[in-house]
Amino acid sequence: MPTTELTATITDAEWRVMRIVWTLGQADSHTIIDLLVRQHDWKPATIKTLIGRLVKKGALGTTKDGRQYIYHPLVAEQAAMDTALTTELSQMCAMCRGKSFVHAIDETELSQDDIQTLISHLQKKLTTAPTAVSCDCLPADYEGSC
Amino acid sequence: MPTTELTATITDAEWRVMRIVWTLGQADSHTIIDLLVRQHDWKPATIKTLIGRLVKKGALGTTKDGRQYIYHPLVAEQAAMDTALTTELSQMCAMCRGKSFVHAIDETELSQDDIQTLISHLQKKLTTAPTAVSCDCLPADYEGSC
DNA sequence: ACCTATCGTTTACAGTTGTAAACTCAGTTT
DNA sequence: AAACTGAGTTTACAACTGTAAACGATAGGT
Repeated sequence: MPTTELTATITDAEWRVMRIVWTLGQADSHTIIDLLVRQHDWKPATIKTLIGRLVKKGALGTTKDGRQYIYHPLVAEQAAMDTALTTELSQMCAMCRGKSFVHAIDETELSQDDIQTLISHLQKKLTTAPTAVSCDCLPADYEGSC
Repeated sequence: MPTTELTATITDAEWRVMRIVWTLGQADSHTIIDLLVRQHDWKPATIKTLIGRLVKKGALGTTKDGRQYIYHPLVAEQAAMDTALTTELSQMCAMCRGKSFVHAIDETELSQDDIQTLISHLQKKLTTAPTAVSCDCLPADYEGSC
């Protein structure tokens, strides 16, 4: 059960590797390489490098299995996704985040259950929501701060 | 009115510069540097570099004003945010995106208006939503594909 | 007309990322 | 036992990023 808190970030290319291992639960390098060679134009050597980096940064753990390793995630997928998304959002203007959510939700396929969960969370949130969220792009004390 | 479609991406550090210019509408380098030196521990030279890179990659435009330049955005803030967010999402497992939205929305301060817009978009979306969204982390033809 | 304060440009440099070949070592095959 | 094969490790290398100093030109003051 992966729950480690990661210091280093998982890069875009590494993310592809993690998705394989997350989905399979665990996998040997042959499996990972085989699947990724089919999805991308990557050479096996490239994937080996990515696996190595993920092990080094603590995102993947290993178990010896005879001559080779079985890799398994040391971070939970949902947690990694949540962190990535909120990190991305945190660097954007607070005032504009709502509109970006609208755009993202319009563009994303969501299940009925997810939509219902979102609606109920939003309805609850509405009861304590501010009338407006102000822009936080300038220092608080700036004269014309939005 | 900025509407250019950007090929290059805006990096994290550059994003800070853009937010200043987006918010002010336009600004000379003195203003940008002044504000960012206060927000971060950056040296003026660092900010000059970032401005230069943003101009080169077409995110900022310039107008000569005597000896100096006035910088203005060539890309719209909301569009840049929307792109950044959907790009981030597109690299994550389709099945898990809904849960990440829930988490992100829980963590983000939203205005009443934004929440209401989100709810109404979601309600509309619900009418055509699938029962479930399946994992897209493995090649479609993979034996145990989720 | 000369000096100086700027503003923008050039150069710098280490760390990260994408991409991949080369190498090493331990089992497996003949 | 010698050769081979495949897994993991090392090395490579260019582009991109974060961070910043140095430099060159030019508008303004004296």
